[in-house]
Amino acid sequence: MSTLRLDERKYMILQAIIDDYITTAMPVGSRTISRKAGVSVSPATIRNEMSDLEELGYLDQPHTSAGRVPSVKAYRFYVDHLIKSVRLSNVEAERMHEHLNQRSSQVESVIRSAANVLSDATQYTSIIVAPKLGSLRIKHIQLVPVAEKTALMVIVTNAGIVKDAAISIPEGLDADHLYAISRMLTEKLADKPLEAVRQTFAELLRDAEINRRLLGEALNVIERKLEAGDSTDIVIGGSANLLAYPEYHDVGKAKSFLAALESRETIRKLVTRDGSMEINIRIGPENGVPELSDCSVVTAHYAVGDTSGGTLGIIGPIRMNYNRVISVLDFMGRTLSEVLADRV
Amino acid sequence: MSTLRLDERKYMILQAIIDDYITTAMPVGSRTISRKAGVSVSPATIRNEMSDLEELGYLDQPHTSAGRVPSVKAYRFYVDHLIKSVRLSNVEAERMHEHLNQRSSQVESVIRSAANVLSDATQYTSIIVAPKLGSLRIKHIQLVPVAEKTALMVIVTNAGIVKDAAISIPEGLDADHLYAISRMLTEKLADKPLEAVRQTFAELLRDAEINRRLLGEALNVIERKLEAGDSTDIVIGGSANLLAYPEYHDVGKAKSFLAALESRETIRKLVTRDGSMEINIRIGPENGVPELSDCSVVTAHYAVGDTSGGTLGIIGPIRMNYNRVISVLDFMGRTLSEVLADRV
DNA sequence: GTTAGCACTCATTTCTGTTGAGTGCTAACT
DNA sequence: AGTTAGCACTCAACAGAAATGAGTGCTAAC
Repeated sequence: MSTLRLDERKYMILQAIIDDYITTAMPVGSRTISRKAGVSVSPATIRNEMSDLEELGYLDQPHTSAGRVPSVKAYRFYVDHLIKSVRLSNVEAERMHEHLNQRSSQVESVIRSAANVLSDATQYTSIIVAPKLGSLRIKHIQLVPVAEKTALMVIVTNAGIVKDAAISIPEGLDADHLYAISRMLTEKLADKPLEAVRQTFAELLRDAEINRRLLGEALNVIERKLEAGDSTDIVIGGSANLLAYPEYHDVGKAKSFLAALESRETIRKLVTRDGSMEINIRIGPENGVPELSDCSVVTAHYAVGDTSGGTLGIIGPIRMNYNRVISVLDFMGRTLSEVLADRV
Repeated sequence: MSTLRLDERKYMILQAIIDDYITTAMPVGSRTISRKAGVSVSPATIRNEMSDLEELGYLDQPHTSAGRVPSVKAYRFYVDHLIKSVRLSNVEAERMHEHLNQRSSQVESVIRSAANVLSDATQYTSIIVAPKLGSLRIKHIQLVPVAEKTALMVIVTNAGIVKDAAISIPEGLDADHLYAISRMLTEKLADKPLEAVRQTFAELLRDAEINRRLLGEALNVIERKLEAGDSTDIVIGGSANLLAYPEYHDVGKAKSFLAALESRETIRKLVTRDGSMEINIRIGPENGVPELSDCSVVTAHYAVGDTSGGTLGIIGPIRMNYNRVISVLDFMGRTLSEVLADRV
C-alpha cells in the first residue's frame, strides 16, 4: 500500500467539507459533497477519499453512521493553505467606519464601541485590549492630595490615556511640595519613553534633596501602570452571541464559556500573541486555555501612532468562519489605527 | 360567602410555599407543605387554603395537576411582611471583608472586586455603580496638550476618582497658557461642589481676559462627567451565574438575559432607584425593563465619605433568596463604605 | 372546621418500533 | 487502477403508546 498523500482532489474535498461544516455544524456526508457544483464523482468515490482523509487525521467520525467532521488538524491546514481573503463589501466597511467615528474621541470609549462593532459584524465574541503603554511617552504627571496621608498620582500619556494610582505621602510634605514635585517630574519625564524614565529616576534618586520614599513609590507606580497594562484595559463585546450556536445549546458549556470570559487572567492569556504575525490564529486547544479548548481565537493588532498599539480579537467556536473573521479583523485593525492616530 | 382574608395560617402557608419554591423552583404541592415541621394539618386542609390563596391572587397554577407557584403579588407580600433579616456568619463576613481590603486602594479596582465578591456570595449577578460624582468636590484640574489642537482635561475629585476628556484647544494657546489656566481653574474650583462650580464659571466668563471658548467647553465637560455619571462606571459580576438556575436552562432565555446585560442603558435604568430607601426591591415587571421582566432586582447604597456614594445591586430570578440577598447587600454596602472611607 | 377517600388531570418518563442519513465492502465497469 | 452501483449494516433521532406519579377538586364522614 502506497503512502497516503494529500493530492489535489483531497484538498478540494477537505475544503468542501470544512466549508459545509462551518455553516451547518452538522457532520458532512458523502452525498452532500458529491452534489456540490464542481464535483463530478459519485458519493462512493468521495467515501473512499474521506476514508483516506480520516486515516490522515483530517477528519473525525462522531459515530459509524454519521458523516465526517473536520479535526483540529484540518482547520489548521485550512487556515494555513486554503484561506482566501474576502474583501468586505463597501457598504459594510462604511458602516463600521461610521460607528467608530461618531463616538467621543476618548480612547476608552472608542475601544468600547469597537468591541461592539466587532461582535456585531462577526456574531462571535470580541475582545479588545487597550494599547500597551510601554512604548508610549509620558506627557504629564500630577500628584494630588486626596486624604491625610494619601495622594493620587495621575499620569497622562501622549495617546491621551490617563492612569492613576494612590500613593502614600511621607511625613512633612504639604500640598505645595507635592505640586513642586509634580512640576519637576513632568519636566524631567515629559516625552521620555519608559526606558529613559527609569534612568532619569536613577539620577533623581542620587539627588539628596528629593524625598526618596516618594520617588521610589512613584517609579514603582509608573512601571506597574505603564508596563504591564493593568487589568482595567480589556473590553469584551457580544459575550452572549455564542449562545446562538448549536455547540452552546448545552447550558453547561455556555456557562463554563462565560465563566472563563469573566476572568481577566484567562483573557489576557488568550490574547497574548506569540509571533508578530499580522493575524494570529489559534484553533481549539492551541489557545492554551483548557476551559476554552473548544473555542478558536483569532487576534490582530492595531497601532496607536507608530510607537505602540494593542490587540483586537475574536473568540468563537472552532468551526468559525475564519475567512470572514480574518477579513473583519484586518479591516478593523486598520480602521482602529486610523481613528486613534490623531490622538497621539 | 364571607370575604376572604389573609389570616395567620394563610401567612404561614404562603411563606412555606415561597420558601420551598425559592429553593426548589418546582411547583409546590399540598403534601409538601403539610409534611413541614410546625404544620399539623392534612394536605386536604392545605389544599383548601391554597385554593383561597389562589383566589386572592397570591398563587398561580401552571396547570391543573401541578402544584402552586407564588405570584408576583406573593413575592411583594413576602418582602414587605415576611422578610426576616438574616445575619451573615462571622466567618463569611470576615472573608468578604478580606477580599475587599487586600486589593489595591484604587476605587475602580475596589469596585471590581466588590462585584466579584457580591456575585460569589449570592450566586446571582451583581451590579455596582461607581460613586455618583455630583456632590463630590474637585481637587485638581489639569489641561494637558496631547495633539496639535487637542488637550486632555483631567479632573481629580476628593474621592480619588479621575475623569478625563478630550477638549479642543483654541488658536493661539500654547502649553504654558494651558498650564496657567489649569492652575487658575484648580485654585478657583478646588473643594467646591458642583453647584458652586457653575457659579464660579459664570463669574469667570465675565472676565474678558480668559478664553471663553475654552472655558465653555471645560464647564461642559465637567458637568457631563461629574453630574450624569458616564458609561464607564458600571461593573457587572457573575453574569454567568444565572445559567445555573433551571429558569435559564432554555438557551433562548439565557441569551436574551445576557444580551440585556450588555446594554449600559438597560443597566442604568435598572439601578436607578425611586426612593431613598435603604434597600430597594423590584420584583419581576416592577423593574421596568420588559426584557428582564422575569428577573428581580435588589439594590442598596454605599457611601463615599458623607457627601456621596453609589449603588450596588443584585439581579436574579424572581424566586431569588431575598433574605440572603438583602443581608449580603446590607453588609456589603456598609463594608464598601468603610473601605472607601479613607479615600476621601 | 378538618380530613379521608376517590376520581380525574396532565407533565414526565420509558419503551418501542420506524425512519433515514450515512458508512463500508464487494463486484462490476471503464 | 481508478470509479461506481448495489447492498447489508449501523445508529441517532423521531414519534407514538403506555406507564408513572405528583397533584388537584370534590364529597361525605368525623
